[in-house]
Amino acid sequence: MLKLTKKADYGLMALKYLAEHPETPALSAKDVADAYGIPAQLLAKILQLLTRNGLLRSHAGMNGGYELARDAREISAYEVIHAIDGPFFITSCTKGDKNCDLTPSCTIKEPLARVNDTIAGVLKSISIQDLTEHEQPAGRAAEANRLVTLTL
Amino acid sequence: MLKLTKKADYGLMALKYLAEHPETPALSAKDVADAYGIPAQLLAKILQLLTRNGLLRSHAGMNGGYELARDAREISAYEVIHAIDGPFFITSCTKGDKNCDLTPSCTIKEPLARVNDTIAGVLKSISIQDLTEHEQPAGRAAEANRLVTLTL
DNA sequence: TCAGTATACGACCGATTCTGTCGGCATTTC
DNA sequence: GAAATGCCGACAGAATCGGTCGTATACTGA
Ligand code: FES
Ligand code: FES
Repeated sequence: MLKLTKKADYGLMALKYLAEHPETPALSAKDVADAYGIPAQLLAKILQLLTRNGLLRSHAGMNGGYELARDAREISAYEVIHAIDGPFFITSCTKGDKNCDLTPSCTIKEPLARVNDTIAGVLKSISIQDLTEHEQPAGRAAEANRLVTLTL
Repeated sequence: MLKLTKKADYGLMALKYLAEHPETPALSAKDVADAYGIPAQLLAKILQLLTRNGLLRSHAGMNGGYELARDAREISAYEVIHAIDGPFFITSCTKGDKNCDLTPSCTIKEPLARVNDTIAGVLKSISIQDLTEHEQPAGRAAEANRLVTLTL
């Protein structure tokens, strides 16, 4: 139900962790997994996915591991989710095409597609960098407000 | 993966259908199910859920059925989803409390909560009425643009 | 060259969630 | 009282997700 998978969650955590350790040449999957108590092998597969999709650079061998392929500012949450979980659709008929058996009768597909785009836009506007700036001791005022246009 | 369940989908379709037939006193679950080719019993349960949550009024007996409890303008997509699928959380740790075993280590929960609120806001700003106004023959200009604030 | 560390990738299975069905009961109309 | 309808819980089949394993491959450094 409109929920991130744990894999995507893990992926975001890992990217954030990498973004917070820019000095280190590379961090292994195990390093990150241990830092958060995530199953190491599972995280490894996730990082591999992110590598395949160009979000990370990998390096095998001793002292190998992963590093961000781009600046943390240039990687959006949307890309991460997309790389891990595949195409982003909130409607249950996942394909933009017409694989849904009730495509002819379903009348909410089109309006919901707009909502889909809006949410995707929100996720696209969030970078890994943004995730690292979540500190907010008390009533701080320096927040970044953005406006997202919802077109119906 | 950030996807509506079919139940929520069906629910939205049904509400839209009801909104489009305001003159009829009440439509039975079967009527709506037949109109869209949805399993009738499943839709019945969904409509019961919506009734329980005050979005619909039901009426048993012959010529009974369901009708909107409020104006279509006053029912948001958020309410529908919430009534059918329960609390809305995009993070995999569903509870706002601390039922997630890795709550102490997870560092993205808080920033993602903001994203969650933003998306909820988008859904709250969409009414059933909006779903019925999806016609847009070509390059029409009379669109409703709304601004949603995303606070990070 | 060889051992050790690390990524890459596919197969697989248990757990969870979702979808849909069934059966029985209550309420209203005719 | 019969028919139509809503109400509700239980359940089974299906799909998805989470996590593990085994093995192959690549790189490093001694
Ligand atoms: S659910 Fe598939 S087209 Fe609407
Ligand atoms: S996944 Fe549960 S706290 Fe982040």
